[in-house]
Amino acid sequence: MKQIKPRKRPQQKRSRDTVDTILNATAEVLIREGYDQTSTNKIAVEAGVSIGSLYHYFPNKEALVLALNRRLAEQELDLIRQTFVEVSNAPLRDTIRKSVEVMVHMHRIEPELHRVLVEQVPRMGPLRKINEIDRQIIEMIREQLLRLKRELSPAEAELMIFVVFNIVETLTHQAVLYQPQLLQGERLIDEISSLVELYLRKKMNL
Amino acid sequence: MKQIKPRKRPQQKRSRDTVDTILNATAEVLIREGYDQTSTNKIAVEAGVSIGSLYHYFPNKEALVLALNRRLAEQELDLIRQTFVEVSNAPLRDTIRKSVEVMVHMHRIEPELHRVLVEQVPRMGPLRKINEIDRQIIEMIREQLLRLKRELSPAEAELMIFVVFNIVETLTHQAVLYQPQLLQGERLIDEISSLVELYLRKKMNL
DNA sequence: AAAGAAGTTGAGCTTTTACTCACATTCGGT
DNA sequence: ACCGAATGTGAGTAAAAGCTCAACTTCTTT
Repeated sequence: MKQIKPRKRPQQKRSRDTVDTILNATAEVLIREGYDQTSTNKIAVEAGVSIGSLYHYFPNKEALVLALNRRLAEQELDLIRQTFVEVSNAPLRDTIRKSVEVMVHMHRIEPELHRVLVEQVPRMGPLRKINEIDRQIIEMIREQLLRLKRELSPAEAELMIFVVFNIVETLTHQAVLYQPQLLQGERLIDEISSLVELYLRKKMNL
Repeated sequence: MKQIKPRKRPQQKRSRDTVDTILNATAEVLIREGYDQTSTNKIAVEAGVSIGSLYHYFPNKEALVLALNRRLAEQELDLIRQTFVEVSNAPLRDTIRKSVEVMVHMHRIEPELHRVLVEQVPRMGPLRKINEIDRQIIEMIREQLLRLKRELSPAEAELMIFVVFNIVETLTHQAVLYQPQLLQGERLIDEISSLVELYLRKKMNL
């Protein structure tokens, strides 16, 4: 039975720095080498700490990736929660526009790391639940939809959430990483926003 | 410099069978264990051939995955080409509907394998070009768009292709793998089709 | 049926990776 | 200044993975 939690909690500042350094190195190596070429040894070398130190705080590669993901997800979620509060009383058009903008910003925080985490990290075993963040975004979308139309049936809501979430997620993800020129000016943001608006207005007869 | 082409071409039926068995085993192991837990040794055991045989035909893991991808891509492309010929004179609504249907079918050929190949296989080095198939689909979309509106500017066409391709790809992919209940009846196919139609009609004033 | 070509085998070598532990160093409190 | 707790070290062991090659079997051709 593999353990995934840190073995020891860092207590002094010194060790908190070490943990931080190790996580930064994990990100470096992940981006540079890809998930399966990443090893704890490489991470330790990159971090400039001994392999022993690394194993004080992380029992294996999965734990490192999980912790790194958590750290990134927290930054991303802060950004998103903030925006959803801001738009919680805005008209549909503005709500959509701001939400799309924040998704783009989110993907720009650490695009390469984000890419490796969502595209390469195996969604098996303990890493299955790596996308806590997606679940939270989905909840926020659900709230917004119900705010706009109280009498929405659950099944219909699920379908709309599925469509809207995946559209926005994939278009921003793909654009940030592979078609950055589409983000020059605001062309793509305009396009995504108006597409989502078109869809929601039609579905909700607004 | 790593070599990724097969070392020897199989000539007799016997060895073509071996190669086939090896590729089938590669798929099995990939699906069961994930990309980074897959090793040439495990594949050889799964296939019931000696490790030596495997290395006669494939120099390393990447070559195996590349060959497997090619084999799957060919099946998928056949399906898609056929459909695009069928719809090449149909009205917009039918064109879209049939295209969405074929994308769903495509993802259903070997869904688990498809998932591993697109989600986990590192897009680095020789495997960068793994998505030949996407490029071909994109070309077919371009043709269809130009058929519908001759005077489309290249930049505008690029944007629309980007949006349409990614919407359809991600919604079908996610649905087949993670929300199969949405494919009961034709609800999701209807939804995707009407969304794409809505978008294209607006963009092209049709 | 002879013989060379094609195909197969697996023991075993090398390299990489995971992980431990006995020891050394630093820190925080007294 | 001293001590115990926290932290850091890296050589070293074990397991896994990558890969080769010389010997063996089967096929194809004449």
